[in-house]
Amino acid sequence: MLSNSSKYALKAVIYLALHTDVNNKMLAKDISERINVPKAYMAKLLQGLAKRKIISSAKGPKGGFYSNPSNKNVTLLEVVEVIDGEKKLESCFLGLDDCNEHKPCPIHSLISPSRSKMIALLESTTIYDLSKDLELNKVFLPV
Amino acid sequence: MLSNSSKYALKAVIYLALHTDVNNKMLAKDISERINVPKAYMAKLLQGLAKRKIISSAKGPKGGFYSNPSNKNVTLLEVVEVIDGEKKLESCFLGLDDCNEHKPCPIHSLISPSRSKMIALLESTTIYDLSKDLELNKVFLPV
DNA sequence: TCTTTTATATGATTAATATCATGTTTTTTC
DNA sequence: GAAAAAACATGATATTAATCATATAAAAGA
Repeated sequence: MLSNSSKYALKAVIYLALHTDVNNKMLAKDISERINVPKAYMAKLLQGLAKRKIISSAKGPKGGFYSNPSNKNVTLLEVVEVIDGEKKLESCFLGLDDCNEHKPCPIHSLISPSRSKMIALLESTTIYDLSKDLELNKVFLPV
Repeated sequence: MLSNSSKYALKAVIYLALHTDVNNKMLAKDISERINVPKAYMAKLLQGLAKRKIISSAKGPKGGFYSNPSNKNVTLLEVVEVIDGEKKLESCFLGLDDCNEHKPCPIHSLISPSRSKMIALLESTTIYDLSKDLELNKVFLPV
């Protein structure tokens, strides 16, 4: 449903929210090992996420990647859209450009309600929300 | 959300259900033009769909592709799974192998209900159901 | 200021999708 | 039967996504 890149990005962003802050940064290499993602690819993804302010970074000794309070307010949908683009989840199931609510394709009208619900949840849930669930052991993160 | 191949396949299968039967077959070339899909690629996809009994075909003069009654009972999910594989829509949002209902990742528990609903609809809707909606003008197919 | 450590920028390679092309087989019709 | 019309099978090419590699720039600490 998502690209590998988006999956990796989500894992990394969640991991950083749980385990880092401005005083506890983490190297790309270490992040990649912890969440089981190829090292060089992880580094490239992290750089892109930092450039778009999804996470934070600092160069040099004592540098690394980390999550600050404003990063934690990013929504899950924003992370996916930064990587996979705006329309990855919302585009017409048949790939029709002129399919919409007023002129729906047969599959659109079928699945639109449940898909919209799913996207709305991704849009209304922040990294902070997720990390709180994790801290309360309501869910697991077997990265 | 789906691959191009799956989108093309769905369009073709729906189109055939609406416009063909054993006495009115259609050439790969003509199908590709009607639903706006590259000719050679469409031909290859149609051959794969015919081999897996999603549609029907006949060689030689007066031959072509068509939809018979049993083809119309195929579900939308079956079409997608034949092309994109079983797990395209159902796999964990974070790509975790050991994420499941009992040990859910934080995103799984968030979106699982709405996503399952969507998949259940695709699984319970047949090509025949869709073509009836189209004939009743409940929906459109602006291929 | 120099060295070390880190992210950054950029590009190269590999793998997977998507697309194109063509010879082979089957079936119809004459 | 022979010729033509179609799908079928197979492989080639192109494009995109995933992965790897490395030189550059910035920051810290000695």
